[in-house]
Amino acid sequence: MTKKPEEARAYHHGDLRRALILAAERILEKDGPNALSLRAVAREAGVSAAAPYHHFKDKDELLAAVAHQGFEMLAEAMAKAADQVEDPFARVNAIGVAYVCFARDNRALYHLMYDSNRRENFRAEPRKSGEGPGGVTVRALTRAAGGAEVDPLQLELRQVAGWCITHGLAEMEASREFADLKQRLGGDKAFYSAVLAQLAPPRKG
Amino acid sequence: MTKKPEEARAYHHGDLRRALILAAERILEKDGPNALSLRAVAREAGVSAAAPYHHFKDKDELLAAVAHQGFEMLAEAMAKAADQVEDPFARVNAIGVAYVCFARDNRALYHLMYDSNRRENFRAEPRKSGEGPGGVTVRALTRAAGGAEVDPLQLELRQVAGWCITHGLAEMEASREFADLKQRLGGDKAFYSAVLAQLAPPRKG
DNA sequence: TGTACATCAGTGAACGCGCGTTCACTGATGTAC
DNA sequence: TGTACATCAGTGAACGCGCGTTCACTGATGTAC
Repeated sequence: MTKKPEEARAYHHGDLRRALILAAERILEKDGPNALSLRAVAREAGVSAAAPYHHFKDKDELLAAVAHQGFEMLAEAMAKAADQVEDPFARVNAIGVAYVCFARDNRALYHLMYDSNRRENFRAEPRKSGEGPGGVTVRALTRAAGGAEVDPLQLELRQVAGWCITHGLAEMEASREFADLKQRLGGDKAFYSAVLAQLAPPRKG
Repeated sequence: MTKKPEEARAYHHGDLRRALILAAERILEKDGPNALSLRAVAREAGVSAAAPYHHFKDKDELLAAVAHQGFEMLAEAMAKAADQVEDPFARVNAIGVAYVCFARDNRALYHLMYDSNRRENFRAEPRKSGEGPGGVTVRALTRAAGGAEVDPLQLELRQVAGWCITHGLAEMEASREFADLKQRLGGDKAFYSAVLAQLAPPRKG
């Protein structure tokens, strides 16, 4: 009698944990981070407000799981972009573009991921290096710098600057101020690529 | 009889509007953005929950005022930093360092400012160019590029990249990954300066 | 193959909370005469 | 200088709301015999 009319739902859901994470992502993109309450997630998944507690200790644990899933998606997108380019320098650039595209296409999720990494209690990004977005980037950067005689300090600064410019672009890419420039360059990706290319390559020591 | 024991408060406050903005900033820095409710601000200012409505239409309007005040502080800090440096290139760098320092010292306020600029309903940053942080930067960049023969498109991209790397660094400066590098470079400011210096100067067309 | 039962993953009602906002009010202030 | 009064900037009680979380419960599932 409590059965939803439109679909015959099983009493046991099957994989509610996953369904809740997906529901959370849907809410994030549809209504933004302020709308992301535990109750809303349960509602979106078509389940009672108490059901999530069988899969997550509390709201924070659910959010951490959502963020973690986001990092997996991001790492995958970056790895895929990297695989499509041979030249080491172009590859680093392509990875950055993929990163910014992910942020553009998953704005609210991206912010949740970023926030969750800043909380002391949990860090959603995969810890082992090589697993997450960091691993993909560091590998590509190392390869790009492989031949040159570069001051290691400069190389490290270059890496940090790379993170900064990419993250900054990801945050600001929707600014109206950039619309004109995007158009002149012939699209979002060309714009991202050109901005990221402004970073100087590592200099000789 | 309703008088607070520790201080004789006048029934009329004097400048409650300003007091509320300052109270909001105190809450932001003390307890973070989640604690920033209208009621909390009123409480912090030592006033009833309804009092703010005599000065702000609603909560959003108060937040916008707080953000606006933040932009004034930021512009002031950047202008001050600019005035202390003669060389045009070093000046651009110094402005960036001041920007990042502001974000470091006013973390939650900085985020509120940034958020409020992304909402469609209001934009807290001063509108007239030259008034806000944007004006300070553009003036310095123009002056730095004054002599060179530069492709205007490259110059524009260089400006965008400058915003991105500065904003990105402002967001990530607290990362634990950077602690070691900061120490080796001899302090926060030296670190910021070195990262920002990774941006290539405008190239000839 | 059929039955008894432990386990699991749901339900739905209820809790206390802090929130934004409204309302009728009241005490202080400034001004006109 | 003194008084009447309009205006202003507060109060405090109340509203309805959605939230996170807890609780006793119940129906479905899988397993042992």
